[in-house]
Amino acid sequence: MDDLEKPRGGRPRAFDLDRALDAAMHLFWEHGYEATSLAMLREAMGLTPPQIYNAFTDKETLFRKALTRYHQTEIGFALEALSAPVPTGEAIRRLLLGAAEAYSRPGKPGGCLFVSGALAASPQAQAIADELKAYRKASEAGIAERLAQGRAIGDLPEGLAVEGFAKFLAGVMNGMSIQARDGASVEELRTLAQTALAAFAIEGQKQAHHPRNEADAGSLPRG
Amino acid sequence: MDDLEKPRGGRPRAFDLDRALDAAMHLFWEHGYEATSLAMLREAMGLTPPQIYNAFTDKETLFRKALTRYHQTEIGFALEALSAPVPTGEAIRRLLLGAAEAYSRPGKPGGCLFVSGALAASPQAQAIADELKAYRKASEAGIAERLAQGRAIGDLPEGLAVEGFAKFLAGVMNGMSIQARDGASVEELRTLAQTALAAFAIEGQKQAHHPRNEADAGSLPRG
DNA sequence: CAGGTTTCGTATCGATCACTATGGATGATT
DNA sequence: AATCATCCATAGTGATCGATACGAAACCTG
Repeated sequence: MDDLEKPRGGRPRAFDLDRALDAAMHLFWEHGYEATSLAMLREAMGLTPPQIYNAFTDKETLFRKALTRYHQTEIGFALEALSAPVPTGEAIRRLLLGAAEAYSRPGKPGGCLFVSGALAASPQAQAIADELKAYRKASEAGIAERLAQGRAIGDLPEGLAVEGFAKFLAGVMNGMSIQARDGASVEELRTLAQTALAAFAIEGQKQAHHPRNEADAGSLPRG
Repeated sequence: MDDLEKPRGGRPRAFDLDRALDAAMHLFWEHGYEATSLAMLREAMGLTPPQIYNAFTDKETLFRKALTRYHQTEIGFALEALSAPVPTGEAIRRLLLGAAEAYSRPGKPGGCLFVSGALAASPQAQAIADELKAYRKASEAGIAERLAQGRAIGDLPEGLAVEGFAKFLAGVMNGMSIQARDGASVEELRTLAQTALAAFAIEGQKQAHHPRNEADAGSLPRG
């Protein structure tokens, strides 16, 4: 995973690290950090407590490694969308529609681990809640950075308040995460995303970037 | 509060029920249902365990009563906005701007208890998570109902998909709740709300209802 | 004042929490 | 084969969880 330790001898590990970490990640994703007990982890990972602690130090470290793995395996769409060589409007569109898909994958917990993991926490788990908040802030900062780039090359209106619009987009994604947890389908999330994308169309995307999406991205949802 | 029990004798209660319930509500609001321990409640409410259990049955009942009290004392803005005799656009505007204020009140936990209370939960607390989900669904249904009324009187475009737009608005409010928990100020939340309100302006609120707000409600945020 | 009823304070219940001590098993190294 | 390092399984650690047993105290009714 992360620490490429060289086992210069000793009994080999009898289970797959990443597979165990995946099981833990899904459990944290579904129930959150504190509500996921070691007994649940033990059963889902198919391991004994000493196996878990020997491999992942403690519950908090296990959770942090699960966060890293989630970031690597589940939400690559975000970085891809924001770094793709496409107009800003298209990048944002990919971001929101990618979230619609990622937050409602069949067989996976609904929503985003960074939101569900510890929105509220006990005082003992405040550090975990802060870390998740940092992930959310980083997402928002990534959006803001992309918007600033777009504005710099004339892709967006000069008067656009980058920070405020980034906060709106991050907020919409957070809202989609909760709607997904409440059972929203990928179609419903896509509709929500496209309604939000309509805010892009107001000030006029004078240069039409992707004609095939204009009709969708620029209108209210219709029955 | 709710059960108007007649104490036909017996030692009188030595504390104020609503004051104790308020303390519990704020604690649940801040830390969520499961992460709030009896020890924390005991200290915040200034009571002993038997006092709490005698007055509120158990932790789950206490939480449900806190939900009712929260609904009554903290988010009256929502019902007021949706039932006010004003155009639909103005009602939605009051709803979102009211949320911006309610989710960032000084001295209160950020965001909405219905979101923070138990977004993720252990299997034992699934009933609580479901109840909070029902509150969120009811909010969305209330918005949809108001939109349907508006469309029926020609206040909204006939082609508008009420359910989809209600889901967008509910999602934005949920997103605002998370942004508030992450420390967003009331101004930032207002900007977020007004950006979302811009989606209303696209299809054209042909009948200008409140001229003094049009400039704000219909534009992207500006620096 | 006596009987009934409810709440009070004190002390604590069993269950579950995250976590670990201990010693045998299994591999690489020499 | 001898040594060493690591992981395995069994069993159990103290702490905290939500919730109570108990008897004294405080009120109303008769």
